[in-house]
Amino acid sequence: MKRAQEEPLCHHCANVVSTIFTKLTPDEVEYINDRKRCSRYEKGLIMYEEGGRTNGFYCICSGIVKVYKTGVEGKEQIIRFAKKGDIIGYRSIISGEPACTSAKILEEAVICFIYTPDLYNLLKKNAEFGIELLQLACTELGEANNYITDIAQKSVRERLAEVLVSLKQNFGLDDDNILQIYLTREELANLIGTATESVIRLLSEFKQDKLIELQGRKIRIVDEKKLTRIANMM
Amino acid sequence: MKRAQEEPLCHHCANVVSTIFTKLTPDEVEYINDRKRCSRYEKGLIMYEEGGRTNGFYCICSGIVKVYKTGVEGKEQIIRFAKKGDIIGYRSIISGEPACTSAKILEEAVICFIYTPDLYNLLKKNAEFGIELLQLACTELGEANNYITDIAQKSVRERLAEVLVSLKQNFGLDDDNILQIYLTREELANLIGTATESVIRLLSEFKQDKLIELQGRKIRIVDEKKLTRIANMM
DNA sequence: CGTTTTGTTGAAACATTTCAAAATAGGTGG
DNA sequence: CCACCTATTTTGAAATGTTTCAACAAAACG
Repeated sequence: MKRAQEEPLCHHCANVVSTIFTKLTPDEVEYINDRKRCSRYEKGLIMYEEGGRTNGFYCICSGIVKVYKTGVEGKEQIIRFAKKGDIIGYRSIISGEPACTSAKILEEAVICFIYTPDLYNLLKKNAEFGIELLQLACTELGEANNYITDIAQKSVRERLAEVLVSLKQNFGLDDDNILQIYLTREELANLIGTATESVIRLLSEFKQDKLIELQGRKIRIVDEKKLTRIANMM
Repeated sequence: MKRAQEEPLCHHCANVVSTIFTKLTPDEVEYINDRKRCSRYEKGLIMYEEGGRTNGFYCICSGIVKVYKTGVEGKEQIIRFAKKGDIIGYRSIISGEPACTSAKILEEAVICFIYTPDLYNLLKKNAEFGIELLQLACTELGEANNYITDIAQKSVRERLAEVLVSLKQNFGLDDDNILQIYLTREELANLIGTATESVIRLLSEFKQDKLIELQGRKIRIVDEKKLTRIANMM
């Protein structure tokens, strides 16, 4: 069957044992497996846009997705980068509001789509599953509160150092200590809420101070400890 | 009985029909009613502190609570002001993390406390209730994302105008158009993430421009339309 | 190979913060 | 209820971090 190739089985998916889906019964996994749609998304594709409505949410099997808002005068504010195992787009279908963010593929991705009615069926049937999703939302809420405090109180320099450290924690380094996510200077700027030029200047300061090395968009983390200290991370 | 005076009945509580508790059955309302603890809290009292653990969450019957984080060098970042009908402190008991905020009484309050095990019992028994709480968390998450974008992209002037408008929306005006929440200049500053002096200067600019009038901590909203325009609120 | 996007640099402009000093308001104990 | 003490508010001036603008270099792309 063609479908079997396009649609990986949920039973074999690593996400099912490590994410909100852990509390599903085998039957429920089967249910999701039958109803989800899995697709490959090319770099640059926009999955959904702020202000719009979706009729489901996404579970990322591989790749990287940029989740962002468009602020005053069209300036992009990046909320997060989602990767393997992350769930996105659930917020708006739960709260019943239009999407408060847009999502764009940063690295070619394989992503499953689960329809709102199917999600609600599971939520109604399996309270434990609901609690899992609630936990996820609460964790994200805590992260958002931290982020608010950081942006409000820290300098651009501190925030850049912090972002480098937290990107390292989320996306890791390769054998050469190179950050496994490649962002433009502008994206870095839109993540920490500053001007592109400021990011460029501060990155080359960090380079001079031997905290990082730069090769185009590749960033080698040389001295994470000092970066952490600069970031004022507790 | 003394208790009857201290402990208002949940069945008569306006919060039970307007908040996450709407989906509870009469029996479950009874359950909560028997197990909650309701107390009066004096101005200035700290309900819980960032980094600590609580064994339950709070439902506000009256009064105002300041929810805030302590950032670098002890600077307070106000996350929100909670009032009648709001639920606070649920995030950490759900996510299983220590509290990410502190909560302090701003205006004398009557607040009910519900124990974690009782919450979990309801969540497990009544999936609809869980969905309500999930919706609340998702709505707050959307608000947090908006706030991040605002702080990152708007000027202090814009943010101050925005905060005045949104405080009006949340706490209302009296017959004299005076904002029904009284904050120090420092608290306003800690809400929008700026220096106290900046708030003072901008408030008196707004006053000169006939957008507001000031009498100590009382702020009269004179021209909400213009404030909204300055705030770049869409 | 030309065209567009991204990255870099310098200099000037700007918003905001910081520091200091004084005025005012608020609260408490005598 | 006054007097005192503390916290808050206000103002000015200087310092600072960051942005903006402009021009150019380099890389990516079709």
